[in-house]
Amino acid sequence: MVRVRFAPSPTGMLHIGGLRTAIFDWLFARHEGGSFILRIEDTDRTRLVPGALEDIMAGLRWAGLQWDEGPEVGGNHGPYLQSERLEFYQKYAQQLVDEGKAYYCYCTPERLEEMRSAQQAAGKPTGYDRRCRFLSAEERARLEGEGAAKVIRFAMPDSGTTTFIDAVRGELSFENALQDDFVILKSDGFPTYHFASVVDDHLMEITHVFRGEEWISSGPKHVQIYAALGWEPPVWVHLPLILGTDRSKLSKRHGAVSLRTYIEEGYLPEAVVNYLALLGWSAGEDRDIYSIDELIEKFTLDGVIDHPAIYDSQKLLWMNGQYIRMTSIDRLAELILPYLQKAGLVPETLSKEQMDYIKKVTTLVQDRLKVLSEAPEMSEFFFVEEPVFDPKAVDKWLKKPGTPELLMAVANRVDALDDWNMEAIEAAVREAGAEAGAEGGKVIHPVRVATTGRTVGPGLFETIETLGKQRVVSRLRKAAEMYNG
RNA sequence: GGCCCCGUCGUCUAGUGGUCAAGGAUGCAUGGUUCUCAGCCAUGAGAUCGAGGGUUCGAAUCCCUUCGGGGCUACCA
Repeated sequence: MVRVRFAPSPTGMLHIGGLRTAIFDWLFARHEGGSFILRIEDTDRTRLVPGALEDIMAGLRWAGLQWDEGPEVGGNHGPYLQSERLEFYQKYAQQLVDEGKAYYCYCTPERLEEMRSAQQAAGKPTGYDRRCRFLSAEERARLEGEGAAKVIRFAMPDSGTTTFIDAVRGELSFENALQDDFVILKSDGFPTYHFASVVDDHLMEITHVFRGEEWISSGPKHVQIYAALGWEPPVWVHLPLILGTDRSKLSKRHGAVSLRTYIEEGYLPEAVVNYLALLGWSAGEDRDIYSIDELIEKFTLDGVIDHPAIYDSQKLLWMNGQYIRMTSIDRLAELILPYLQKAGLVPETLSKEQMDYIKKVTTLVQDRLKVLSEAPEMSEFFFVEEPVFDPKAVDKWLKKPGTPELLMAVANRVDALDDWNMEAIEAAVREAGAEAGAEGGKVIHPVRVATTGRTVGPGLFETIETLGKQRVVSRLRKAAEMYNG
């Protein structure tokens, strides 16, 4: 039974990199018919960010990555917040101390800092000098008597090599002599990441650990903890890093990396999941668009890429446009609605007629949208009493001699229409134009500016049809009067 | 500095000794459709497969060296 976990630290909002890891976790679990577990690694009390946990859970749910075990849903391997699991870490840390595989360290932060500076100054590798590993019983008793703050350090073997298998890169091996006696339990009684994640992955029966490539170098630490505790290690799957355009690890300074931003801008969850699934994984095919079900079906470990990928928001934008075009009008209208409401273009509560109108507008903007948040700007003239005129459009198309007469002619022709449909409207506009000596674009462009205030937008005749006779005729006449002389 | 990972079009990638004078996508350019924009369609530019040596009849694919990029090097994850 495959069991995977996504183990974010609530030290910030859910970001692109974290989501990508969660997607791989989830896809693999679903592909294998296993379980997807959410575990919160809140062991650094100093870096906790209020609201981060909620943001992470909301983001995962938005993306459709529902967890089978974890906060708010429970499970048989809880608790799922590490801050509520201290007894486990303390118990196993104590066991290691008792067995001589770990030891108390009383070194002060100041001493550690001095030691590091000296090592750096001497051009030597930095690392703990293991002073407390060989403390005499008397020294230890003295320090205890003084009530000195202490941590527990893991006693790494000082010779030999530690080897483990990474599912993506194969066998990786490291010299033990170069490893540090790292801290497993901090002086505040909380575990460090290295210890907590190993203990929990074991206790939660995790079979595959997906994590960023930045963890490869701490692999030996984890392997040695498993060995010291006599536990079977999981399969490690180190995911290639996601890089910014400067080729360094993607982070806040690269701009928009929090999922929140993308949700607010109006990206669709399936587009984000699809794009991120392809950042570091490939099905080996000549295609880019995959439904969630297809991703689940095709997701296997051998498709995981072993080199970093630069995050390309332009391709995500393209993909989002693709998904917007694939979305049904009903759903797209629902998705756009909040944006229109926020812009004050439509009321909070809507009649059936108003909703139908929004759907008609939706059909006209669907091909033009790349993100949902563009909808208000793009469709504003459909919802306001008077369009906002673009001065350049006015200068170009309305301030010409004869234009007022042309617009009046079109208004009259359209006003006289009995059947309100695109074909009839097109015929009316073109005929009115032809009679005034304005063929094709010569009539279409001024009419578009008069009715929408701008030069670009959906097809004129469908726009007029959607706008409705009354509004169109009124706008045409007003424009004609405004620029008459 | 030390240790480790990685290196195919700007970007994401396909490619596992011959069908690769390297395919797809994105982005870019041009053309077509059309009332504009977008979309859609077509075409094009764009990678001597980081470089140099080998092995082989034959290498992007195997070996060596080298250069480059990145990660880690905390009582952070």
